[in-house]
This record gives sequence, C-alpha cells and structure tokens, in this order.
Amino acid sequence: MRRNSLEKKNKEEKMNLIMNVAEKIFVEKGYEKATMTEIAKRADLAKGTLYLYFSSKKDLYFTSVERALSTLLRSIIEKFSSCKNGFEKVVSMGETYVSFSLEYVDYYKLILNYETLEVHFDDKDPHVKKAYEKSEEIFKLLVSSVEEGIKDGSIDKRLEPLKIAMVLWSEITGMVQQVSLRETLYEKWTGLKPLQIYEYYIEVTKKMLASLS
Amino acid sequence: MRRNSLEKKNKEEKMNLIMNVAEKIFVEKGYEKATMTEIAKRADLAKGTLYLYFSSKKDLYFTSVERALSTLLRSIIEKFSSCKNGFEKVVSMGETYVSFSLEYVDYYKLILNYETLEVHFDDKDPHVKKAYEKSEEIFKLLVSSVEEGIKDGSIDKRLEPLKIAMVLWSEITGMVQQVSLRETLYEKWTGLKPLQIYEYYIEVTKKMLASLS
Amino acid sequence: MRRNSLEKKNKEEKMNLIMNVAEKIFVEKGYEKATMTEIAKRADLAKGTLYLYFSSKKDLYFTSVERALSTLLRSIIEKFSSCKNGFEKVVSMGETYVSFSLEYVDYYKLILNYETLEVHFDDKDPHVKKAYEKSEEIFKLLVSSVEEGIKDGSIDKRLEPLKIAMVLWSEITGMVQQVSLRETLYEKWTGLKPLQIYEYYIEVTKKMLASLS
Amino acid sequence: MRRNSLEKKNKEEKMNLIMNVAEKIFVEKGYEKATMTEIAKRADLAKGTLYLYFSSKKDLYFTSVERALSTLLRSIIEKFSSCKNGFEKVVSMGETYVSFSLEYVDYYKLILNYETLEVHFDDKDPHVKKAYEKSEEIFKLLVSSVEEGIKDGSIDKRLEPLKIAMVLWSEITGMVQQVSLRETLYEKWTGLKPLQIYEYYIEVTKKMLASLS
DNA sequence: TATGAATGAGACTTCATTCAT
DNA sequence: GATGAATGAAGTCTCATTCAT
Repeated sequence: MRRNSLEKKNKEEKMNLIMNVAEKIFVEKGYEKATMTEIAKRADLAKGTLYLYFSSKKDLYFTSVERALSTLLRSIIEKFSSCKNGFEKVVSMGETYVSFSLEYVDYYKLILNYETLEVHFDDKDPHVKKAYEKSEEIFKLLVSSVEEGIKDGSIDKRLEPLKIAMVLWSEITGMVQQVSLRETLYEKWTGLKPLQIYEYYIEVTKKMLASLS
Repeated sequence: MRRNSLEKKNKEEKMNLIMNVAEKIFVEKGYEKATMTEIAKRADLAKGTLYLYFSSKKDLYFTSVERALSTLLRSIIEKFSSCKNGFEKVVSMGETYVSFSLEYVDYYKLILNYETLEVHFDDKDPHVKKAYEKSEEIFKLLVSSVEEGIKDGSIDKRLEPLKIAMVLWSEITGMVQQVSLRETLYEKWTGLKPLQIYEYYIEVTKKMLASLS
Repeated sequence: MRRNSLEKKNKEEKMNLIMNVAEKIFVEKGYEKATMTEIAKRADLAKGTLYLYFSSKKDLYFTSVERALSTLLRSIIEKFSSCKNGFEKVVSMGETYVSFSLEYVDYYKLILNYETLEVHFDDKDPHVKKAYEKSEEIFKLLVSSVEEGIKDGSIDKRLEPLKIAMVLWSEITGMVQQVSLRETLYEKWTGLKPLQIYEYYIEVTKKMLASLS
Repeated sequence: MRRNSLEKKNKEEKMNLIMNVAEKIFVEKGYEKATMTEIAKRADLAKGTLYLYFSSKKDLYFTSVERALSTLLRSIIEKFSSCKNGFEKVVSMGETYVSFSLEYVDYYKLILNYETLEVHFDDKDPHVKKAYEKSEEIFKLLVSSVEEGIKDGSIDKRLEPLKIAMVLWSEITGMVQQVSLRETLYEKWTGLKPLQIYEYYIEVTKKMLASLS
C-alpha cells in the first residue's frame, strides 16, 4: 500500500517535471515546432524516458493542457465562495479568468495555443473531448450565475441569460486571448497594459449588466 | 510597356491561383501540416513552379494572409461612406467584421490561423510587420470613429476613447475568433448559431455605447 | 505518349535498380535487420529517394518478392512447352524449380525468406495476397499436369492426383528450402552438393511416379 | 550441497518458466518483433530479472531452441527401441518427426523459426554450433538406420544410403516446415489437412524404400 | 535475488528546397 | 518559364540493456 502510493507519487512528480518543461517549449514554439528532443534535453532526461511517462508527443501535449484547464477551473470555483449574489459571481469569474491569465502566463498560453490548434486534431480524440468537457463545466457555472443574478435582482432582468452568458464567455475568452497574444503590439498602439484594458472592460461590462437592476 | 504589364498581369493571376489553393489547405490543415506537394498538386502545377512565384512556404503563407487582410480592410472602408455619425461608424465596423467572418470563412480563418501562429514567427520578419501595419490601420479608424462619436454626441461622453476602442477591438476580434473556431461546440452548448450570438453582442454593446448620449 | 512511356520506363528502371540492391541486403540480413539507410547508401541514392519509388520498407520488400515470384513462374511456364506428356511436365517443373534456385540464388532466397516471414505479416495485406495467388497459380499447374499424366498413362494410375501433387509440392519446395539454407552444413555432413541431392531426389521420385505406368 | 542443488533446481525452474513464455512470443511474433518487455510482463517478472538468467535476448532465444531440439531428439530415440529392422526405424523417425510437429506446435515452430533465422546470425556463435550438433546427431541416426535396413534386407539394396538419407531428411524437414507454415492456405487449395498430407507422404515413401526389398 | 526507471543508438519516414533539363 | 526527381536534415518513436536500490 505504502509502496504503491509512493510509487504513484513519484511517477506523478516526474510527470509534472516533464510537463513543466514541455509547457514552456510548447508555448515558445508552438506544438509543431516543439521537439521531443529539446524537451528531453531541457528536462535533463533521455529522449526515451519521456515515452515512459507519455505515450506520444500528442499525449504529452494534451495532458499538459488538461492540467492547465484543471488549475483554471479550481481557481474559479475557489473564488466563488465569497460572492453574495449572481452579479458578484459573474464578475468574480471574469476577474479570476483575467488574473489567471496574468499570473500563470505559461499555463494560460498553453490553453490558448490548444484552443486554436485542436481544430486540426481529431474531434473524437478522448483527450480533446476531455478538454471540451472541462470548458463546458466552466461555461455552465457562468450560465447559472447569470440566472441567479436575474432572480436575486442583481442583474438587469431584461437580459436573456443564455445569450448574455454566451456573449460574455466569448467576449472575455476572446479578449484575453487577443490581448495576451499581442500584449506588446497593443501597448505600442495605445500605451495601455493588459491589466488596464481588462479593468476597463470589467468596468463597462459591470454597468451594462447592472443597468436596470 | 504593354508587354511588361501583360506579363505582370499574368504573374499576378498565377499568384492568385496559387494563393487560392494554398489558403484552403492552410485553413484545412494548419500551417505546419500543409505541404507544398499538396498545394502544387491541387493547383495543378509542379512543385518547383511554386518557388517561381513565392520564395518559400512562409512567403506563400504570409502573402496569402496579407491579401486576406487587405480584403477585410477594403470591406470596412467601403461601408464607412454611408454612416452619418461616429456611433454608426463604430457599429458599422463591428457589423462589417462580423459579416466578413461569415461570408469569407476561408479568408477569415486564414487570418485567425495567422494570428495565433505569428507569435511563433520572428517578430522582425518584414511579412509580420506588414501584416501588423494593416491591423493598426484598421484600429486607428476605430479610435477616430469613437472620438468622432463623442464629439458629435452619438456616443456617451463619459467613455475614454482610446480605452473603449481597445476594449471593443479586442472584444470583437476575440469573440469572432472564439465563435468561428467553436461554432459547433457552442451550438451544442446553447443552441445558438454564430449570427445570433453576434447580433446579441451588437445589441447590448450599442446600448452600452449610447447609454448617456 | 512518347513522353509518358519513356517516363514510365525510366521509373521502372530505377525501381529495378533499387530492388536489385534491396534484394541482396534483405537476403544478407533478413527483413528486420535490413535498413533503408543501407539500401540507400548501397544504391547510391539519398534515403528520401527510396520513398519516391516505394511507399515503405514493407512495400519495397514485397514488390521485390513479387518480382522474384513472377520470374520463377515465367521460367516454369517457358519450359513447359517442350514436354510430351504429364509425367514430363511434372518432372520439368521440379527441374525448373531446382535450376531456378541454383541460378538465381538471391532471387530464390528472397522468396524463401518471405515464405517464413509472411506468417508475421498481416494476412489481409494486398501484397501478401498477391504473392499467394502467384504460388497458387503454380500449384494448379502441377495438379493438372499430374492429372494429364494419369490420363495419358505416363503416371501410375493408382496415385491420387490431388494428394500426390500436394506431397510433391511440399516435398520439393521444402527440400530446396532446407538445402539452400544449409548448403555448407549438409556438404560437411555428407560431402554432397545441392545439385547431387536434387538429382538423386528427382531420380527416385521419377521411379515412384512411374512405378506402374 | 543440498543447498546448492536446491538452488540449482530453482534456477532451472525459473529458466524454464521464462523459456515457456518466451517460446510462445517468439512463435507469435518472430524473433525481431518479440520484445523483452513483453516476455517479462507475461512471465510476471521484472525486465531486469530476465538478464539474471539469460545474458541477452539472443541467449534466451537460442537456449529455448536448444531445449526444443533436445525434446525432439529424445522423442525420436525413445520410439526407436520398438523397431525390428532398419526400414521400421526409418519409418518410425519420419512418423515421430511428424507427430512431434503436430503435438508440440509451439516447440516445433520455434525450431522452424530458428531454421530460417540462424542464417542471419553469426555462424561461429557457440549457440548456433550447439544447435547444429543436435541436428547432426539426429541425421546420423537416420543414415545408420538406412544402412541397417539395406543390410537386413528391409530396404531396397540398390539405394545409396548416404544420398537417400540426405534426400529423406531434407524432404521431410522441408515438407513439414512448408505444411505447418501454410496449413490453412493448403487446406484452402486442396481440402487436405496436414495429417492427411503426411500420411500420404509416408505411404508413397514406404513403397519407394521397399520397392525391391 | 529482484526490480524497473533510465538510457541512447538507431529505425523509419516526411518534406521544403534545389537544379538539370 | 516550367518541371519533378533528388536531396538530406530532422522528426517521432522503439527497445535491448544497464544499474542503483
């Protein structure tokens, strides 16, 4: 028993070690340009060793993405507990998403990278499916928070919950994707840093949500 | 002279022929998985011929992207002429962007593909620079339209033009990216089609912009 | 037209050149130990060039085997024309098989190598199927020759055609396989060279076939 | 002493356990495609453990082959005791060989696999040599049985003992190899099962041997 | 004795690019 | 201008063997 759980822990630790390295390289170069040889070298392991823990490059990539999505999901749920009404929950989700993207840049960019890439992977791949499920879980939280806010009067009752949730979701995921991708470009155009853009977005969106409440 | 311009026209036509094919393949498979062999075959040309018109795979890719961006830019400017005030111009830009993404799916997805990929290309590459310049041109149009709207009273004067332009820009580009990428997924989640999402976005955003005007 | 057939001829010639080299290496080292790198080097070609003519190592191997089987089949049929009765045809087939194995050692060993290996390949593989069909074609010739011999009185009428054909077939293919594989070993044991063994086999078998005719 | 012999017995048992598993896998997949990992797993042992009992994959393979050859040899000698003359001994050898191939399919196919493969191994390898010696031992038994038969009048005295022994040997080893390899193929061609082919072979060969005796 | 994680050489295969025709 | 055969670097993945525990 002790033995087994110890081995399991060791294995997990090693997998995490490898994923930490892989993540960086996938972010730096993109999925296709990242090579197993480089990942092995930077992890100070032999090439073959990677294959003891991950069955293929694709497996390594997706397992890393799943880990990142889980971290994000956990983060969002944690912050939820201190919200008094639906409006606050919605706002909290946006803020958490934004903080996460700023704090765990590598993690976040990995997700983002995956979001554009998976279109070229097989839709039936269990890895892809699993990742989708994680996303859907988060989205459902958003919908129910909006509904809660409309019921408790903290969100404008003329809004349609499903539609507004969908708009918020794509707005925020899209915006954060754009901004973190083009951080330097946008700063050159406007002098604004990501955080300033996000804060302004949240400010105007809060007003929009609450306009009649 | 006559001779030269004729040759030039022929050359341009051939380039367009190649780009038409390349575009489709880049969209279908992504940059890395697209092969020069397949592009040549589908264009009914010899592989070597591609290199008479484009110096490399990267060159072919970026030239295609530039062509797509130009089409988008032209589209936006055309629609501008019939707008009476700043507010209408801003709304028109959003609508045009949305229509473009729906109408020229291939073109649009190529841009989108590039937007995620270029991060992995050399920032100093003249191709990348040129593409950025095209984007900036569009963005500047947005900023000046917002300013115009505030001045002519069609947009809420408490909004900060640069910030709101930046938010609108990243919101809309990001949202359209998300939605066109995950069209089927989102429809499964909510039953909504892209157009319905976009229309609702535009509706609430119009209210937000005009709230005090 | 001229152009196409010329190209075809060139392609075939190149394929033959490659197969000539491959054959030797497959025989020397066996399928698994033969490497594409060595085949390319010995054919004085780049590794990638091999893949212009054969889609995989397996393809190269089987195409070589098919070529060898065809040569054998042609050989057997050619000799047939000068036989006066069934008995002579059966004997001629045995002799041709034997001569072939002595004359085209590489060719023959390649077939032999395949005969033991294919058991580990997929039975449904079109290559394997095609090779089987060639073998069956030869076997059917043997059966009909035996039947002819019984009818024309040149073969002992108490023999059962199908059974005796099957025995002859497995005897001779098996024997030649054993002997060519262990040539030196058997010579060490008995002082006999392959040809002497084969001749004695044919002598006693002729008597057996004709014993009552 | 007690200690030692017990240890020895344990060691031998373990070796046999490993060889039992290895045999099956070598037969199923062929030498090259069989992996030490799979052998270890199916034997419920760690990979490293295999190397405590066998110095290499090759060693494991050849030791297995030797064990199989010994079993065959023992089998042949056992049946010898009940034979009254040379003719009966020769026939008995053939029958035993045939029975062995039917009864110990795995064992037999391992030998067969080795017979084609060893040509690609180093001829001077002590393992290969040892295996050859076992074969020679059996062959010598055949030669002396033929001589005995000629002397005691049970075999046609016009036959040359060494030559006919060599022919019989290669005939039967070859035939059994062919038939066990292509069992299903031959049944499809003729409807005959291995045993029926072997019996007919023995029938006609008996007549041939005894024709004048 | 037994383990199994780690190694690293080497296999097959792909594909952007060149160049003689 | 057009061709497409040839190149060869580089990629992913496998597996016999070793060695610290």
